[in-house]
Amino acid sequence: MKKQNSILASLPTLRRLPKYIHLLKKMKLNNVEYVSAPLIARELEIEAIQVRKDLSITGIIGKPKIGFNLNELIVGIEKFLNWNNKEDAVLIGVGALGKAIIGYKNFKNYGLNIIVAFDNDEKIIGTKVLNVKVLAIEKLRELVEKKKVKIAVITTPAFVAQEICDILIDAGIKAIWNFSPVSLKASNNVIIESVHLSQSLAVLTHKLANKTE
Amino acid sequence: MKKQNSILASLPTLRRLPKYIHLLKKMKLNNVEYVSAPLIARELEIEAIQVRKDLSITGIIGKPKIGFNLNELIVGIEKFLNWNNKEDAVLIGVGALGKAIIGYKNFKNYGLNIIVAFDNDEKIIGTKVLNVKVLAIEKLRELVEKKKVKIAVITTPAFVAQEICDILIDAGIKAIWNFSPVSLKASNNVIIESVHLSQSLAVLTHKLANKTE
DNA sequence: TAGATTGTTAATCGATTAACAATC
DNA sequence: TAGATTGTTAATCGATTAACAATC
Repeated sequence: MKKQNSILASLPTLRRLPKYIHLLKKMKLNNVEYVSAPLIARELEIEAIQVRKDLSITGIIGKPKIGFNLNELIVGIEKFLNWNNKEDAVLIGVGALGKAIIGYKNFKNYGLNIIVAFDNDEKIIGTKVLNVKVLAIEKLRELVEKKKVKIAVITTPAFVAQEICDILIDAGIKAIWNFSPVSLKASNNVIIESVHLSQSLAVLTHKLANKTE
Repeated sequence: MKKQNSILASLPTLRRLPKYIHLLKKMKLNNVEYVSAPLIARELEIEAIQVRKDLSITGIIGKPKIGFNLNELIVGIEKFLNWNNKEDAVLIGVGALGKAIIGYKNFKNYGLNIIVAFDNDEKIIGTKVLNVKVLAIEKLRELVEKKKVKIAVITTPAFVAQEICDILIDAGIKAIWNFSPVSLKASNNVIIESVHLSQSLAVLTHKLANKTE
């Protein structure tokens, strides 16, 4: 039996949608009311047809000749990404990267609300990073279960990431945003979205080395 | 006239190569000597044929029935990504994220060597983050020109990112690793590789919202 | 030798791009 | 109305996957 997914967008499309939101919000500051696909395309240096295709999946309808209502478009994309619902999340590993992510207040606009952080370093347990409390890692499981948290952010060192992942899943976590340089193993009803900086760096260094002027 | 690129790998392939390196280095600790494509495939949960295709582009030759020599493979991939040459780089914006990136000592193994950082905050100018000195932003252009630095890492707030980008390119920077949530505009002989966390988060939140159990 | 794995050519699949009628 | 833009169907392009002879 085929896996019956609801209207899941393709990964390239999903990754472009936030770009549209960024641009649209910038335009909103200038009181723009309507925006056309060709205009968005020019700004982002992509093809207009791709913009139309991407937007069509969100279900938003434009007006021929005029374009899309700016506010409708922003709200529509945000709904499609579920960014209108701010999901509670926990963060594990309050090192430099963990602090940086807690500090990105923008993530609240991206559907992510970090309510509490965890670490095993006695020196920071009990402190706060901005408004986020740091608890001992031993309390992780209980809190996730009690508050029914669905999203976890892993910013631990590599060698503990899989162990944390196992605890999280056992406690009922549904999606993990993983920043540790590890391929986390998990049953495939858990969503694992990893940010591997080495991947991005590989693209850069390879291109630079093969640049022909 | 078509742009005559040397053997540039596709982006998906480039992004998988670091995964192979991670796995291979882990195996090296166990004194494994040869590794086959099917084995790598099983570990990383991808197809064996894809592993063979990816590895073939690096020019490394395997032995039928036996597989690839582990060391040859690691070195071969690293050479392909130019990770054997550690390129000097500057980092601009010593906030939480900047500090986190300076702190990733691993990047030295990924071909990136951050030699100095820049910020405009009087309180941190003159200090050091690990072994990396923080200089005033005014000294950026001169240093890049003098040391002929090719790579820059931008970890500034969004609103100054484009301005910094312009200075860098004017000073001769060839590649920018951009962490600010901005689509940097640059002439297209400059390589811009951006890490937009919102893109990754969009994938996660959309999948989570449309998960059917 | 027998059998697993490689390297390469061909087939498939999915994303991007083109074409074009509908429409404000 | 005329012309730009939308939404949708078809064509193209590129990446993934399959097939299979070569080989250790």
